[in-house]
Amino acid sequence: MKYIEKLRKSGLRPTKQRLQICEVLFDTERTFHFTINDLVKKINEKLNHKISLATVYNTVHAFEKKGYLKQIPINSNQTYFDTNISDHHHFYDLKEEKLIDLENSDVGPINIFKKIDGKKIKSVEVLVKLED
Amino acid sequence: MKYIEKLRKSGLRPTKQRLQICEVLFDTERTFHFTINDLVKKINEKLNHKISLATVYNTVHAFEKKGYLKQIPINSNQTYFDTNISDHHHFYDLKEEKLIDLENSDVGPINIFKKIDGKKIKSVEVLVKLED
DNA sequence: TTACTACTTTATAATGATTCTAAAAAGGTG
DNA sequence: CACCTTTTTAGAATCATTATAAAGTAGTAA
Repeated sequence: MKYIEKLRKSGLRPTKQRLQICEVLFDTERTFHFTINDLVKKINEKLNHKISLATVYNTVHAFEKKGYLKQIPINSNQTYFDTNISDHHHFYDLKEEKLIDLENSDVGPINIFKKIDGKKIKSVEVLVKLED
Repeated sequence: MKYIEKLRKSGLRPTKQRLQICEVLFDTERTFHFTINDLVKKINEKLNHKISLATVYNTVHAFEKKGYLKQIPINSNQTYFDTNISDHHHFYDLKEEKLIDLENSDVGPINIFKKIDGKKIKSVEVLVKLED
């Protein structure tokens, strides 16, 4: 399994559940956005048994902390995650309530002129809301 | 009262509760960020009686819909609102869990090159995460 | 003023995502 | 295998937010 090493390197034990979740998240052509609820559905479709909801939460948070997933800052009752961890931004279609990737080349360079003493910029995220 | 007209113009009846919430939100030198919980505390400090939690939620949502408040897109268990409705962005200090305004002049122009058929850009919001 | 209607407030219950708990299971190492 | 630590798990708990439905209030027109 290609994910065993990846997990070990991060200090995460490659358990059955984590490996299966890796397959659902990362064995795809395209990256995608998901909520925990979406992910549980995907897992149930792919596997013939369930992974405990608590484990899904634990795993997603562990993966996020290790940088394998990104949270998307958006106001919603559910938290959205992204398997695309490259530096990029999002459209949010307000009507369809759907996120669309904005590749880095779709957005001009962003310059932040203000500085806060003792703080470093960790990330810059742009959310472009769309209406009809 | 200066808010009576404002509310009437928006099609919102100027009720006692709405006017009092207006005073807490808009009778200030500076704009500020808040959660519903923060707002309830401010109301309780300023007034000697309480406004029902449901009313605070209703009012904040009504004001947001009318454009007197903006939601700040950020991942948090609580929803953050901003009394600064001008076009501007935010720093988010991850350690302190605090939002800091980025005035428009603090951020260079943002160019979005991608277009989605039939959709218009409603807003462009930048969240700059800070770490130590 | 009064009567009427629509809108608003309110306490409380319901919802639903997320987190917590603590016991059972599994991974890693000697 | 034996041991210890990490992980999984079901279920309970938490907590922000929304829904409900009854009582109150604003606006209006006679």
